[in-house]
Amino acid sequence: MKSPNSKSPNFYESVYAVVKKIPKGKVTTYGHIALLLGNPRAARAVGYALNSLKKDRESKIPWQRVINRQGRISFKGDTFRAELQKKILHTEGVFFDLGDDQLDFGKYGWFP
DNA sequence: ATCGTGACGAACG
DNA sequence: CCGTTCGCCACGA
Repeated sequence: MKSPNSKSPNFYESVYAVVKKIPKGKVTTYGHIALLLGNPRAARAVGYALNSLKKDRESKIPWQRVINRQGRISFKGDTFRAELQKKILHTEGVFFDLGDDQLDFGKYGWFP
């Protein structure tokens, strides 16, 4: 066994696992992922985990399906990344057509 | 081990 | 309504 006594799996892996479960055409929020992990307050940590994704990993994990509670992309300064995310979601059939770059959670939201 | 940081969220004025 | 502040959690140096 590699790690017989690893009591808690890396938070990152848990986040990735949940993100992978998000069906195409749907999106969820950082806070909800944290909630699924059992830490509704760990939204920041979730964002931190996705930020730690490497390029190689990005192609395996649908990070673009995770947005903030406001129904929009929340990047701080990486506008380039934000535009990319928006573009990918557009390809998957998700549109920010509520105005002001907001999307309708009632239509695209995935909150199991 | 302590400090600072960050793709958040909710509350406050 | 808007902008701002505080709290939350995990990770790296």
